[in-house]
Amino acid sequence: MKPKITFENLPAAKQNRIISEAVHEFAVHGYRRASLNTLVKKLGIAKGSLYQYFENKEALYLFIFHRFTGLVKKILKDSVNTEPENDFFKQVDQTIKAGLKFIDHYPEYYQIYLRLQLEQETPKRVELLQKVRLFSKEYFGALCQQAQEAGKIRSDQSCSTIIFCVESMLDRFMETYAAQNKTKGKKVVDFPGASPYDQIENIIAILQKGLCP
Amino acid sequence: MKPKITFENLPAAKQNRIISEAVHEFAVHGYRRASLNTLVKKLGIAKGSLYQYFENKEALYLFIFHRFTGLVKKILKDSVNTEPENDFFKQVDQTIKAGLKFIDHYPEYYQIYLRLQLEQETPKRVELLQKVRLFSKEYFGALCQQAQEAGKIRSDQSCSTIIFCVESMLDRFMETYAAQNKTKGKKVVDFPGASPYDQIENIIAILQKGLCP
DNA sequence: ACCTATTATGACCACCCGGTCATAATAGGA
DNA sequence: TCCTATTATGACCGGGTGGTCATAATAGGT
Repeated sequence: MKPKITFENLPAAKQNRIISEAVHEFAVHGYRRASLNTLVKKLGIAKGSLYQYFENKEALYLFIFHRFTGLVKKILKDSVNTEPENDFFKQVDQTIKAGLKFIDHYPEYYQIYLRLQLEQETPKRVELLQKVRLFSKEYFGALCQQAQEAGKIRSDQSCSTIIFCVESMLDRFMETYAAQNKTKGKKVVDFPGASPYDQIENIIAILQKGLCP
Repeated sequence: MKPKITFENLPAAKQNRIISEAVHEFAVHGYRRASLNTLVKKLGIAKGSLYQYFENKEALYLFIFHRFTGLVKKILKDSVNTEPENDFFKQVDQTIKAGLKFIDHYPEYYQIYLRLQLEQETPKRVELLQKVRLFSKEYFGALCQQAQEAGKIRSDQSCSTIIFCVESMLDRFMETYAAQNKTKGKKVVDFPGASPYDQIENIIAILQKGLCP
C-alpha cells in the first residue's frame, strides 16, 4: 500500500504524473491486463525505475486504491450535511450529487472501483470490497436510523432493506452517468428524461411516495 | 456466432461437455483472460480440434452468449404472466423470482453477462449490451404502459423513470443473490433479513408505497 | 576534485497467450 | 481391401507479460 522511499523523494510533479498515468492504465484495462510495459513507455521512464518506486504491480494498485477511498470520503464530507436537522431525502439528494461530482472529477478512479467489483483476480479484492461496503453501510445506516427515529421515514421496514433500495438506485444512477459520459454517441445505456440532475428529483419522488397512484 | 459443421457433427454429449467447460472458463476468467489452452487441457482434446469446431475464440464466445440470451427469454416466458389481468407488482415479483431461478440454474451464464458489462475488451461488447438493454426496455416498457393505462401505477412519472427504478433494484438484487451464493462465508455483500424470497416482498412494498411513513 | 550513496536504465528471463499447419488417425463407401 | 474425405493432433510461431539485475548516471558532502 505504501510506495518505497525513493518514490516519496521524487518531485511532486513527477509523482503526480506517475500516479495519474497508473490510474489511467488500471481504469482502462483493469488490474490484470494493465501493462507496466505500456505504463513506463508512456511515462518515458525505464521499467526498472518503476520497481524502485513500488514493490510490484500489486503495491502500485493498492496505493492507488487507497487514494480512491480517501477522495470519496473527502467529497462526501464536503458535500453532504449529515446533521439530523437536514431532511433525509435532502441528504440522499446531496449524496447522489456528490457521486456525480466525484465521477466528473475522478472518472478513472471510479472506473477502477467498478472493475474491482467484477474482476476476481484483483489483489485483496475481497478485503477492499468489504471495506467499501462497510463504509457505505455505516454511512447510510446512520442517516437511516436518524430519519427513522425522527419519524421522517417509515419504521416498518428494516434499515438494511431501506439501505438496499437507496443504494441500488444510487449506484445504478452513478453507473449510468459514468457510462453515458464515457461512450457518448454509441450509447449502451441512457438516461430517461432531459438531464441527470432533473432525473434525481424524479427518482427521489418515487423513493418517497412509491409507484402506486 | 455459429460453430463449424464439424462441431454439429459431434455427438451431443461431447458438444455439451465442450459448451459447459467453455462457459465455465469464460465465467471464471472473463473473455480476454479465458485460456483456450486451459480449456482444451480440461476437455482432453487437442487445441487444433477446438479450431475445427469454432473459427476462433471470438466465435466460441459469441456462440455461448447467444445461448445465454435464449435461456433468459425462455425462463421469462415460462415464469411470468404478462397478461394485463395480472397485477403489475405481481409481474415484477414473478420477474425477480425468474431471475433468481436463472441464477440457480445457470450461474455461470449469469457471470458471463455480468462480466460483459465491465470488460471493454469483450468482442462485440456494445452490440451485445445494446441488444440486452433493448430487450429489457421493451419487456418492462410493455408491463409499465399496461399498468399505467389501467391506472395501477402512477402516471405522473415517465415509463422510463419507472423502469429505471425497477431495473436498478432487480439487477442489484440479482447481483447480490449471485454473489452470496458464490462466496459463502467470506461475504462481500449480504442480504438484509432472512431469506432472499422474504426480501422480495419488502422491496416490492417499498416500490409500491415509498419510504415516507 | 574526488568518492560514495542513491537513482536510472533496459536487456534479459521464464512463462503464457491465440492461432497455424503439416501430418497422423479414423471411418465408411466401393 | 483399399482409397478418400473427414477429423484429430501438438509442435511451433510471434508477441506480450511481470519481474530481475548488473551496470551506468547522478548528486552532494568533504
